[in-house]
Amino acid sequence: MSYNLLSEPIRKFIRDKRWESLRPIQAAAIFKIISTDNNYILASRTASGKTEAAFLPILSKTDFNSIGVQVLYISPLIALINDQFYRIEDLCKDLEISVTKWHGEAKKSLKTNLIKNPNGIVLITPESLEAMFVNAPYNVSTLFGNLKYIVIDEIHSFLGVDRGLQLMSILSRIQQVNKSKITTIGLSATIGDDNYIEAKRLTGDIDSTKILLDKAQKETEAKFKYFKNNSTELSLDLLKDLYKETSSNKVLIFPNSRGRTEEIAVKLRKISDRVNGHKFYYSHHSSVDKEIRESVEHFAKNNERFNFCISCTSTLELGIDIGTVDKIVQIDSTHSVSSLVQRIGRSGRREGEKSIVNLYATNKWSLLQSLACWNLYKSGFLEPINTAKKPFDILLHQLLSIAKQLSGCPRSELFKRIRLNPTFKEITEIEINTLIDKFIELDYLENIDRELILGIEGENIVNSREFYSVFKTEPNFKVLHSGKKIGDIPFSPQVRIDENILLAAKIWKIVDIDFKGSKIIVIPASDGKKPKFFGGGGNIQNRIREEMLSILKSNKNYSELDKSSCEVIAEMRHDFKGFAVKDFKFDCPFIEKEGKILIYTFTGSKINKSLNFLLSLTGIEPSFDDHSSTFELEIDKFTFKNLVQEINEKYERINDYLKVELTENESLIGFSKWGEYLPLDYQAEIVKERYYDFENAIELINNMNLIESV
DNA sequence: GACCTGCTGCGGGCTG
Repeated sequence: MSYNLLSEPIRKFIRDKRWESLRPIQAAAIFKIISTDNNYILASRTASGKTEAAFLPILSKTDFNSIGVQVLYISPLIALINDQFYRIEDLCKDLEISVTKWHGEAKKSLKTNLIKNPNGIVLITPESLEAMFVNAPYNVSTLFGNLKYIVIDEIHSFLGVDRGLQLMSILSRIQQVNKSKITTIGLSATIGDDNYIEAKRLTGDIDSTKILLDKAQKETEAKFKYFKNNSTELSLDLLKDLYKETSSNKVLIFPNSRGRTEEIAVKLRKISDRVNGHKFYYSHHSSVDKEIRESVEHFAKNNERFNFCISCTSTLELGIDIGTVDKIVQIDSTHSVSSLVQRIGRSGRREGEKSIVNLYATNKWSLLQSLACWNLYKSGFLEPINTAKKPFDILLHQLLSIAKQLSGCPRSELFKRIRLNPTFKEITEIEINTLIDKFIELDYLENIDRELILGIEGENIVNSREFYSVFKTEPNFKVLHSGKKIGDIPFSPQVRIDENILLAAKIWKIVDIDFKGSKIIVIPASDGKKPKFFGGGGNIQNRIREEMLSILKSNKNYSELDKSSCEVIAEMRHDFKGFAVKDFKFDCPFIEKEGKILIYTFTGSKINKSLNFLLSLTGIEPSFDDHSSTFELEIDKFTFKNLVQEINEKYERINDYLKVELTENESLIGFSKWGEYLPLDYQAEIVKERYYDFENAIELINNMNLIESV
């Protein structure tokens, strides 16, 4: 039925491709998109034909003879735009619809041609759209003033993050230059039943956005292995076992950090050389040069014959298609269930194939967390997504962007545009006006002839290459070998002449450092240390920690565990046997000895951080470890119980305490690129909303049952 | 005990 709704040229395209039938998500999307004007979120697993599900009906329904770009496709990655360009161009080739790539690495001449003759489909990134609004606002209306559809790929990657708020604001600004309503189609992997509301929110119109969902999942086979680590490097036993498990397959290994990624690639390659195994060992992460990464992706995608092993970070978690993978290896627990879902989804992509995953652990808490994630994965749980309600930092960024776009406008006009933008719906009119006043005071904006323009400070911020994105990046040194770029690494004490480093799955000796030009010259070497990178800890969601405690208090046997992991879980169960825990949310195992108490909170990282902050306000110095979710306090149980009242009282003035903390510790606002430009009160608000979780911390402290061992 | 993402406009020199 859906097929018959399509225009004849599109039906011919399907006949020529000899598709036997439409995929479920395609049939549903074609019917809905053609017969209604609603926005849709198409959610189904990777490689299920979502791109065609959106574009077949859009191409059928849209008149591409009208002036202006008709369809805008937005992607979080340049690599994905380049991939999708071929797919979309293939759909359009007999329809005389032009397709244009528009991103930082796209040809300028193609952009110029499009401006002369705006038409067809444009593939773009959010940052390129931001840049267009700032530098050539007239192009926005010329190109996108008659837009019919916006397609957002990998929409889940925008949810709950600053980049998503920026995109949401840009979508609203594009709608503001259009007379008629633009229809939005979001493409997504499954994001959990409770999270679809967040995807709807991004389109700016929750009520007329509907979800089309294909929940079909692959069967997954998991195997847990335990090899205790006693040093900072991986044990030889683990590496030997890992080699045995991976040498005769096409494998992706996810070791959670760039340093360890290199360690594994280099060490497995060494073992393989020794036993005459294959030579296709690679590392793939953000510090490896882009061209080298692309050649690795190309090899994985186009080679049928040889086995390979790519040790990688989340660079290979989403987006780009790297073809068939037999097996996934996870070294120590993922930080979230959704990350585990994405990684497992990378194997067994062919019809009827199972996904296979090996989960290694190098310490007991990581094993327990990994098992908890696996249980939650099987139950269909995915972490809840929270969109910031009052993103003052993004408001500042967008206010400056709009001021530049309009190059002078009455204050009422600027105010109106912010009010019309659903991204800032929860921010009050008083707050907007107070902030505009503050920004005038700080010279971000300036009042001239009853119009607001960018002030001197505002110009400095906007006229920088850094302005277009809302995420931070670290400064790097280029690593070069005989003129060829190997990658980029941050400066660390390790960057010294004669030091050996691992990069791009090879070992290098540093022979020269050019501090002025930020360059490091290297030559091949035969032995070296893994590179050091900086980074904060990850945030673990409270549901994972509750599941960890629940595993400790159950007797369930897991056939997925090998002998040593079974023993480790048994030992941990023995350690926690005496604690009569019933409620996994509020019951906390508790030990008191020698004037100290130890509390196992088994709760999320943000809640732990908030507890730590609240406890330190009472004057005691908690010693807190998020890895095991424990607090050690040099007080007795009685004193601890008396603190609860004091903590509740302090919480009533939490913003004042946060302001003091922000003055003393500037890095606290570091998670927000534009937050540091805000007045202190507003910094405190976004820290409270996004960095901490005081509401749940207070709920826990007020309901906490300390369970002693019997 | 972390990972990832993107990027204008202009002038000057060089190549075909």
